[in-house]
Amino acid sequence: MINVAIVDDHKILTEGLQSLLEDSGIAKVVGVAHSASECRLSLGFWKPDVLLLDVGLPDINGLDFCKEIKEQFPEIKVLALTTHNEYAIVRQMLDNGASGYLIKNAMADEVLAGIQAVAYGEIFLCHEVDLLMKRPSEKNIWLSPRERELLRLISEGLTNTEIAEQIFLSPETIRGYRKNLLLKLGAKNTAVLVKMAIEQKLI
Amino acid sequence: MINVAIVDDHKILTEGLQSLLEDSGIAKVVGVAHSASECRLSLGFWKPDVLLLDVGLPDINGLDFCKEIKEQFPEIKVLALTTHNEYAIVRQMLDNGASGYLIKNAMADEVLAGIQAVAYGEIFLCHEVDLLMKRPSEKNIWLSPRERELLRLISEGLTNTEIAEQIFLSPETIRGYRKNLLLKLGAKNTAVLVKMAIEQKLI
DNA sequence: AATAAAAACCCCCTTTTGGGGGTAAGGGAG
DNA sequence: CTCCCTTACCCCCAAAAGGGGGTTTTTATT
Repeated sequence: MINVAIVDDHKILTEGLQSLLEDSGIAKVVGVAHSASECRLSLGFWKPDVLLLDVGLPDINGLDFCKEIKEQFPEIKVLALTTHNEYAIVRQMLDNGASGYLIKNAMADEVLAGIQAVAYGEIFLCHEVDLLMKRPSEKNIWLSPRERELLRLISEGLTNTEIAEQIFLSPETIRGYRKNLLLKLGAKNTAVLVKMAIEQKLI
Repeated sequence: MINVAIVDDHKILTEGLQSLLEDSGIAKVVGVAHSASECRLSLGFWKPDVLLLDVGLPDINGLDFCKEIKEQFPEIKVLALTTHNEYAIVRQMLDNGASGYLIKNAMADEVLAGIQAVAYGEIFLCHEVDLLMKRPSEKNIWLSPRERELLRLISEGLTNTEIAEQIFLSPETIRGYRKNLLLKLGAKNTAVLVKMAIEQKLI
């Protein structure tokens, strides 16, 4: 019997999941939270083997929360369960210590398979995400931390000079990064750059 | 007994919803589809009183699909059920003929209340959305169709000259729209304009 | 020790944007 | 029959972005 906890603010989904897991016979739901803060209070008590974690939580972002959990409870396997099927999100989630990744439109049996796999220490990606990560695509773009920082500042509307002042670099350097970002993402100008950054969840 | 059909690509959610509705005794699920095209094939057979419709469908956008349904089957009450809680989405959904709007983190009993209300011809908004629509906020921005079109073209990276050529207006006119959009949304420059447009689902 | 990235820097010149000011026709709602 | 909003148009000038070309240093990875 695998002990599972669920963190997701969609109450309809958590209720559905709960009965799905209980009925399956392979897992037991030891706790449900609808936000990260609610989860923090109880996670130590619940002692789940597997934590089903949504990325779009109301209080903090699931990526950071995953990192936090793995630092405090490295033995808990985190299995992401979300609507996002973007390369950048999956990659960051795995980098932050997640053991698996499910998208919410996955079949019910994939959820069960995923829970079993991560409980046994494997890395599990649902079919659609597995394809996404394997297929080399011009959409699977990975940026360095500095580049992501620049992208964030650009999307907040700072000019090259303002960015330079804020992070203590030369405006010419910022220009260089900006040009490189346009090139890497294949964006024509800042408008498209910001749009792509948001769509691909790079910021 | 209210006949309900569900269109949502999140299989876990549709399963949870189905048992929720069946158990409630007030509604019967007469059909489930995981995409708009799947729904189109069967809607005529199902003849639901209420259609629970997600906005983020895989094939077409739920806003347009709602319009399409209301044109073909004006008697079916469309109740939006989605993750989006942005003013612009709710407003467009209602403009396109929806009878109600639920967000997915609403309580189960709100879902039942919503189904009953729209079945009796009322307009139903779940608590959170009701607050959102009533509170006058600088975030509740409504643009004219022309302005939305311009915003779309800007976010696609077209320059003033290119937009002017495409929609047969003077580049000076486009400049005027651009300035006005910056003013209306309170954006410092194009980068922020695009970011806000996407965040507030104006495009 | 070699190599490849990432991070930082620089200049010239053109295009595009943004801030400031405006004007005016047409349509719908009170 | 006004009033307001939308749509459409115009000019001047400064600021910012983008296209082209580069260099050097640090930091991982093999």
